[in-house]
Amino acid sequence: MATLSDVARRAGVSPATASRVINGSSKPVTDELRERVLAAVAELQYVPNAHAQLLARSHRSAVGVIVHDVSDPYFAEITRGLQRIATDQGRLLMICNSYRDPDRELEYVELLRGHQVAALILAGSGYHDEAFTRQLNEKLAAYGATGGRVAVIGRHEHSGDAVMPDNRAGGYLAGRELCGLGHRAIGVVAGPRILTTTTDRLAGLRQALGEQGRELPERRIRYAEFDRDGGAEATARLLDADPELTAIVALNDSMAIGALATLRARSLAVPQQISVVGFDDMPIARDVTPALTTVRLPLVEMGVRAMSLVLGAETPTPRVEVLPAELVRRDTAGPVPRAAAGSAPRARRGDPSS
Amino acid sequence: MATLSDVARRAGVSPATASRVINGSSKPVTDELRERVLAAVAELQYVPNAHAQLLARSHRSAVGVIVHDVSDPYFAEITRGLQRIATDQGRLLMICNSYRDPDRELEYVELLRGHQVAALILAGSGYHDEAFTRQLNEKLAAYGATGGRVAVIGRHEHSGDAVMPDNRAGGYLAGRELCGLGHRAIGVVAGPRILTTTTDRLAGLRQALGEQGRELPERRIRYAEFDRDGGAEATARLLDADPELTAIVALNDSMAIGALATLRARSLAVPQQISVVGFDDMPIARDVTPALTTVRLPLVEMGVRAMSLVLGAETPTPRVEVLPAELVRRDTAGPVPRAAAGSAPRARRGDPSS
DNA sequence: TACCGCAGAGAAAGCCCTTTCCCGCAGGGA
DNA sequence: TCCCTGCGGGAAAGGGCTTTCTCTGCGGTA
Repeated sequence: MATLSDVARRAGVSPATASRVINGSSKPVTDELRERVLAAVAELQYVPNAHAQLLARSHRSAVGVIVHDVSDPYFAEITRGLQRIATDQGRLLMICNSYRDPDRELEYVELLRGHQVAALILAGSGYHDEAFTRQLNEKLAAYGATGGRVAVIGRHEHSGDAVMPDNRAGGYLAGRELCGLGHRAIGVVAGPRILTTTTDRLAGLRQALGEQGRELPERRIRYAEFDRDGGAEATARLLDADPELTAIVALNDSMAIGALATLRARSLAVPQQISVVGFDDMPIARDVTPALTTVRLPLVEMGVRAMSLVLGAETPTPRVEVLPAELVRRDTAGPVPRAAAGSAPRARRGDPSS
Repeated sequence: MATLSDVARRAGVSPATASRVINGSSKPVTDELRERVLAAVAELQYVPNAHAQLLARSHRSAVGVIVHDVSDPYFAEITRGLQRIATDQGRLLMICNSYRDPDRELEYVELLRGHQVAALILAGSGYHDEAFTRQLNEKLAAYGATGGRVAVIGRHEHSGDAVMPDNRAGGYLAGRELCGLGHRAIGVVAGPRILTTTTDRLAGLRQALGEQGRELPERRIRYAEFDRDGGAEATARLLDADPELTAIVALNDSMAIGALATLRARSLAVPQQISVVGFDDMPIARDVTPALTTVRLPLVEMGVRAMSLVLGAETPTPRVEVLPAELVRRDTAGPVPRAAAGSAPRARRGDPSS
């Protein structure tokens, strides 16, 4: 690889001058030398060593981002928002997938710190895990102490700036909608119980049912992976245990799509026989059939806010921005079926007694 | 930020010793000093400066990847394959989204070169653009000349190692299937015509029709963005111009989903009134309703192969691995409707003459 | 006893840039 | 004529780390 001094030598100038030309320094350089340097750069196909540059320059410009998985639509949307602001400000993003592995999350914080990022953004649910949370906060604090900025998206256990989707209100919205449609036997297809996102959404749901004087018993909840297959599997388990269910709330849209797949496999008509409500409103939600009724979260906006927070002026006290959830009515949630409303259990498929 | 010499000073050893302890060098260090260094690292929350390390070490280990957009399922799958091998070999991936902007692609090659990546992988369609292709090849050649390894996925204009999905065969498969089902009026919802992927798939389709003594006239092709909205829009245009169409081939699954949306909006039953075939078999294909009949590409495998190529031994002549396409029959392609088979045009919706 | 070899530690030379500091020179004012 | 100023350029000092080379002191051999 050609180096700066190769270029300088070839152009017959000092490395200092070469550097100034290449970086468009404010220091003036005569046109003749400039030409010579540029020619040498082209001839040698010179590209500056980014590590050397980063080392030599003092100011850090890249921003580190830790998400569960960029290719998961939830995070893809958030990332889009992050990118928008970062690009506007000419900043590079280093994106890391933790795949919801706490250890990997911790490692990535170190990695990014080592890469001298100017700021760190963690997106995705927190964990009900004291030890981990403490460790993470220590690392973040250490990073903050050396001038790094930190923001989290959707995890409240951290002490710095935060952007919070209102998961609880979203759960409430889903619950109220279903209650309003007359459903009483509501099952929940939930993500891992260790995630705060799961418990927050569940809490909102509970509150909505509570206002109707009802409960959400544990037997009507199934915890599984927060993805399509998890949703499919949890739905199957739920249905096996509780065939008279008239509605299912999936705690994210991927799970809802899995739920829909299971219902289709069992020939249960949505929403005529059973209603489904998702969560997040990822883009695909409108394209499944029937189109998914879901709780929308302003994902892109969340990314935008978080990046703005972290690149903006530092405030003495951490800021927490709560972004509202919103119900999007589409075609998977309908009124409770007659039979069920009269509280006669629906015939169980394959049940010999029916 | 604490530096290595801070650690060394605190531990009362030389930076050399500290470095050896921290990196687990083969050079032996007494347990006592080792302990002291480790303690200092913990107390100072020391994290090595990655740029300084990269600069000081000679061997390059990261691999650069340029894709259209990681959150696009097509590339997400490929990336999964890339990651798998890279992780196995303890290599970091630097992933860049070009958003199919040739200039950005060129920039990223430089950027990654500047970051001293050991290898470069470009995934995604090539362009019918001589000037750009030449420029790109020059840059890649320059990189290769300095010891960098290069592989491309799905673009044949490059001279190095390549992994090629058999787009043409895939197009052929789609065409043959539809012909076999009796369709004669087949429309195509295509990606941008500047992409070689588009033309390759189209060529296969043409070949299949050609074998039946038929043609694929330009008026039955609509070019649009390679995404959901592009597919929806192109389908609308196609239908407006040619209401007697009995089948639509979408040149990727995202477009197919858009096509399905448009057909639903126009109350055209799939596959009873009109058939749809997609391309790629992205995960969501099986979850739309009706489930999408499509051409499967071994996306993850493509990533695996490309990364293996680039990390494996160098061969004197570039290798090209062609991976086969495969038809996945699901529910969107059915036999041509009776009326159309008898070549009586289907009533045009809203057509006053019908 | 003299010497060799080796283990373990440190000194110092890079790695490739950026940027400050300094120098020489030409032009303008006193 | 002399001095000052300002401009264009180079020398050199980092930036933080790795790694080679060098040095010291010890145990073992001749």
